[in-house]
Amino acid sequence: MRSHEVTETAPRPTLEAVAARAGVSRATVSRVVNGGEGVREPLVERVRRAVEELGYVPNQAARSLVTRRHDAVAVVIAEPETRVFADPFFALQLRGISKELTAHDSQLVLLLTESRDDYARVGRYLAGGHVDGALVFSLHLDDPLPELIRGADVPTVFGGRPGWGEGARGTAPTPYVDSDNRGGARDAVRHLLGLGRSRIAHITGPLDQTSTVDRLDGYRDVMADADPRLVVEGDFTPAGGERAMRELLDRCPDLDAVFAANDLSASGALRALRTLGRRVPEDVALVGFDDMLPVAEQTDPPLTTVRQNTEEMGRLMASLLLRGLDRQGGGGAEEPGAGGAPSGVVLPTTLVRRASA
Amino acid sequence: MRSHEVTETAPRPTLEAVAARAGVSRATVSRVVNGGEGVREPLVERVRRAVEELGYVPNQAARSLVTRRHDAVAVVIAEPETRVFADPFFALQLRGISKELTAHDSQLVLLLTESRDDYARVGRYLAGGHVDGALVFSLHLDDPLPELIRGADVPTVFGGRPGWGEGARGTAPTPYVDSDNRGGARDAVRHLLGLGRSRIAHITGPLDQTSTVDRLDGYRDVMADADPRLVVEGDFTPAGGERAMRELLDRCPDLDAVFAANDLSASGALRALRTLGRRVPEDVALVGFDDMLPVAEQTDPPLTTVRQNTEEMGRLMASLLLRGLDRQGGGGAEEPGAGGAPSGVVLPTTLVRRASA
DNA sequence: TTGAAAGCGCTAACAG
DNA sequence: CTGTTAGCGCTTTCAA
Repeated sequence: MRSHEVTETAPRPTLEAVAARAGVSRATVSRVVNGGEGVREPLVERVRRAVEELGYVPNQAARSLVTRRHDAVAVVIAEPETRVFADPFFALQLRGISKELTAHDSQLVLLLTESRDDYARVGRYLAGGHVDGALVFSLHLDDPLPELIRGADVPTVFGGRPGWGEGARGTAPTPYVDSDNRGGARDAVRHLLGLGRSRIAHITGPLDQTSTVDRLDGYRDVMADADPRLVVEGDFTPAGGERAMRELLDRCPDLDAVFAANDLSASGALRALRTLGRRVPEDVALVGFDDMLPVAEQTDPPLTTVRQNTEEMGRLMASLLLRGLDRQGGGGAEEPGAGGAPSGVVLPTTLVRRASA
Repeated sequence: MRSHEVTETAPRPTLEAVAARAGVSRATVSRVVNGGEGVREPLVERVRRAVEELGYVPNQAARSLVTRRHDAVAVVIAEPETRVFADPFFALQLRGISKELTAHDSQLVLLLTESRDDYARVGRYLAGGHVDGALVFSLHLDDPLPELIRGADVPTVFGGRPGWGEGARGTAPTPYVDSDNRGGARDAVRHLLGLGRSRIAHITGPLDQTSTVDRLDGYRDVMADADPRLVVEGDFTPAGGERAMRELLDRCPDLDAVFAANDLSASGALRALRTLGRRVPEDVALVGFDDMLPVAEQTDPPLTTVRQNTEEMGRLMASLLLRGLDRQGGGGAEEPGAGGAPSGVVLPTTLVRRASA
């Protein structure tokens, strides 16, 4: 049906066309399209019909050029590791972000980085003013990305507590959304304690991430005087959890419980325990973190774990950013929650009991 | 440090500013910024310096307005199911897409749909001409999305073989990228045959997806005269795999091998087998599909499976789309691989042997 | 309440 | 090779 000329450019109708059709001026059409404030009803109606008939869709480029809004938000995921693929964590946050952005007619521009070589590109993009704001996931304590973004001077909300000192002099507070990692960890360990366990070990995540640090702190809050050999570093993967568990068992054969920093390492730990002949939960009780259903419900036994509302975190990040944008009309600070509002929003966690503890 | 006036808009330098600084015209600056063809070296140098000093970044909106290019591609993931989160499949494809787009200075706009209610929004967006093209994942046979996108008249490449009739009259061929699902399935089943197994069962994915159909066809290619009770529908999840495995064992207690349509269902099947006292691979040999490392390598025993190069699929999709865009200057057809080129690119799979078969 | 007119920042003919 | 000149499609004063 379609012709095959190279120049076959479907000529999208412009405001002009709609105006002509409706017999009004461009300005009037523009008003109607943008909410119809201050236009008399019959005209509104006529314009609406013309828009409908012509299948008019505003040209976002032209609009941005004058409004300096883009109705787009960048989501930066700076995770060189394979973690992004090993668990559905980011996917769920993305889902939440997407929902919120969609509800506000904003677009999601995804920026994935392979390595730090990509950071310059991301910085340039953000500084280029192509988006109204940024949602940034950068989990590592020494990551230069946050600083770079600060320089780009674009409103930003971080996913997870950023690693640098909160109160650096002269700098604006950095808004972020996080789970109550510390509190959740405390709940987990207390639960184990309540089960009558006393030799409670902890498999951490990578120690250069704030979530790991916070969960470890929670563990220590409750187990202040625990044997330091009961803490082993993992890496949030099943393989790491398995390795850590073996080391733990090696060091402290008498341990009777384990709190793993996430479900994936818990699943690895579970495997090590089974291989080495320990029954769960009879011999060793096990608690995870995340409540990633495909993992936590599928292990044998299913995992008792600390649930964080991952999707809600994403939604909240977007919501905070958008709110800030509305407030200051897209102006240039990474400070959506301005005006002395708390800079970090911490979502509660809940302990989900299954069979492993 | 920063003042707090609402109007604090960092005034980005314009072409004009750079031109003034370099003592040339806007046109010259534009030329340099876009590659510097046909500008004498000393001028190029001066302009470059001015750009550098001012920290000039082109205003994409202004550029798009005239070029009608956006240097952005939409990625549409239409998966209402939770599958997106249950396995890293999309994440890996996204990674591949992102790499390729990045290499071509193109942006990735992510469009996630919750339900079919969102389709209209996606259609509007695509039809709105906000992006140069679209990469679409729509796995279900009866999905109205492809038709909708066809209507939007934007260059598109599909991920996975689309479900509708390839040769519908008068319609352009639909470019897509897929794995050789059928061939991979054949390899899997032949491998099982080679192991001396004869009662080989198949756990399918959801039957409304082309990948499921193709893998089933591959199974049947080799097992033409197999007992029909040896085929049970699964849903690509561990739970589904477990359920299917139980049913299979119930129907055909004498089966000695299983080909599961993906690793996740294989892991579920594995669990059922263990629970019911069958040894893998001694009693029942098991082969999966995907080679999702976090799954295939972590099961006990690790899975023999059919590897598909997921990331490469993503990269190829983007590459195809971009190539098509270059060719026809962004014109309006879903036909990047135009000119009689094959409309579907099918990537080979490879059997990866581990312990389960 | 509506319309006319002036750009937003950039590219692309067209001259010189 | 470089500069001048028109717009791209839209929003937004400013007048009417």
